[in-house]
Parts: sequence; structure tokens; C-alpha cells
Amino acid sequence: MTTQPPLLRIDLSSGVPAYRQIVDALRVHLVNEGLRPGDLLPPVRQLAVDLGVHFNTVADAYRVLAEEGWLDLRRRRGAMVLERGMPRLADPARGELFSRRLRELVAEVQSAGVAVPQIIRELRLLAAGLEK
Amino acid sequence: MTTQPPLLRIDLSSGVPAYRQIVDALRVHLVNEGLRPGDLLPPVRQLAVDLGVHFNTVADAYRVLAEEGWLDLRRRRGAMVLERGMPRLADPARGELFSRRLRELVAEVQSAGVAVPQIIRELRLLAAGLEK
DNA sequence: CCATAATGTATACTGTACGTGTACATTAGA
DNA sequence: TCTAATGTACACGTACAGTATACATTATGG
Repeated sequence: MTTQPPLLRIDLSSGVPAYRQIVDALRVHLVNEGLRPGDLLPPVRQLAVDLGVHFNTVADAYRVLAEEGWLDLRRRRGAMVLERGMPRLADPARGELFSRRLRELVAEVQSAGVAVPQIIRELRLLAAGLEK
Repeated sequence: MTTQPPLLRIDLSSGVPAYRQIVDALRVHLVNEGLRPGDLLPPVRQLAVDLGVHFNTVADAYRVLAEEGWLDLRRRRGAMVLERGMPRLADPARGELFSRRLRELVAEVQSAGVAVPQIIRELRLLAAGLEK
């Protein structure tokens, strides 16, 4: 019997709403195809127990992802990952907003004392990962 | 008479709390030394009018930055930028959290349709900016 | 074919955070 | 010394996050 690495973990003391942490973490898996079309996510009640939140909180997260086109939710069958091309043409303002959020995030961790070389490393690492 | 580029702008419809947007935007300037020790920030009432929020909202933002050690707040004198080395040793968990938040942010904009090459460009650009 | 149980959905309720209104405390400068 | 400009304190309304509980739907076993 193999114990899987947990699908995601959240930090209830972080101030970031739990349902948003769930959305963000799952979306990473969806975008990177760690979760593929046809896969089934855990039932809301099970994931809720794993994370230590109420199942409605998980249901809220699933609904957000369903509205984004990632999931198909059906009673009794569960939450299934959909085929969903990344296309949907980018709102041009979206890229600019990304640039700003990125700078804000970096400033925040710089302010918190994370070493600049490490920040550079993370940025380059992620860029390289996207390239191939 | 020269019209300055505004110190910051916020988007009241973005869902992100206004005071947090103010904090994040100002911190970018503080970290990048667009705001230097000894500089005075606008009075809370003035910045509030510029941004279209209540002055207590600006005051809240100033207080957060004061708690982070960036500002010295005094009645009647205003909000002054402090000398504040970046050091304060990094909580090691902080770097890992940065890595995760970074991936989540990228997944979010990818999901929203921002082109991958553009994302890569932004990441590399920011990394290069930090290097020198 | 039906009964049942597993799943997501809907609604009401509580606590907390955000933003504002208003009064106050402090202090630089006339 | 007075005044006015500044940050501070606190109370309030509203919206949001999280939970409790009941419900609707449907795959599955008999």
C-alpha cells in the first residue's frame, strides 16, 4: 500500500481564505496536467476532512474551478476534470496586471528577508520550466 | 508645472481589499528605493482623495507598513520613510512559500489565457532587474 | 424495478474583515 | 499661545468566509 503525496495542503493561519487556497493549489495541478481530463477529484466531504475544513468550503472551491471551465460537477458522480484548452484569448490588460502582481509579490518577500539571489533563482527556474 | 506620475493606483473593483493594494504598491516603491529614507508620504487625507477611498483606509495601509518597519508615523508631521535594511534574516519557510505563491500566480494567469512566452519574458525581465 | 447511499446543492446562521463616519489627540508653525 | 494639519480611536453597516443542516439527484445493489 503506497501513501500518495497529498493532492494539496493549506494553511488555515495564513489569512488567505481556505477556499481560495484550494482553488489556487488545484489550478496549479490542472494547468500543469498533474490533473488530466477525465480524472476525478476527491468528493468534497473527503477532501474537507483531509484539509480540516467544512465540506461546503471545498464545494465552493470546486464551483469556482467549474466556472473557470476546469471541472464538471455532477451529483453522485463527483468532480471530473474537463478537456479545456488554455486558449481563450488573453485580455491584454491581464498581462499588465500579471506584471504588477509579480513585482508586488517579489517586493513582499524581499521585504520579509528572502535573499535576492534565491528570488532570482526561483524566477529563472520557473521560467525554464515553462519553456520546455 | 509638471504633473507627477501618480504614486500609485488601485482598482476598487478587483476584489483585493483597497488597503492591501495600497500596502503592496507602496512596498514596491520602498523596496526599489523609489521612496527613500527621509521621504514624506502624502497625508492620509490627500492620498485618500486621490485614490477615491476613505482616509482611514489609507491610514490602515500606512500602519501596516509602519509595523513592517518601513514608516514612522507621527501626528502633524506625517508619514516618513525610515532607514530599514532589508536584512532581518529570512524565515526559511518563507522562501518555500514564495515558490508556491509564484507557481500559483503563474498558473492563474496561464489559466486566464496569458501567453506562455509573455509569462516567461516577464519572469526573466524581473530576474534581470534584480540582478544588477 | 426499487431502495439506498453517495454525491453535489441550497439556505440560514455566525464571526470576522473591510470600509466609512465622526470625534479625538498631538504638534508644527504663525 | 492659538490654530489648523495631521495621525488615532472607536463605533457602525455591509459583505464575505466558514459552518451546520436539510435537500435534490443519481449510480448501484438487490
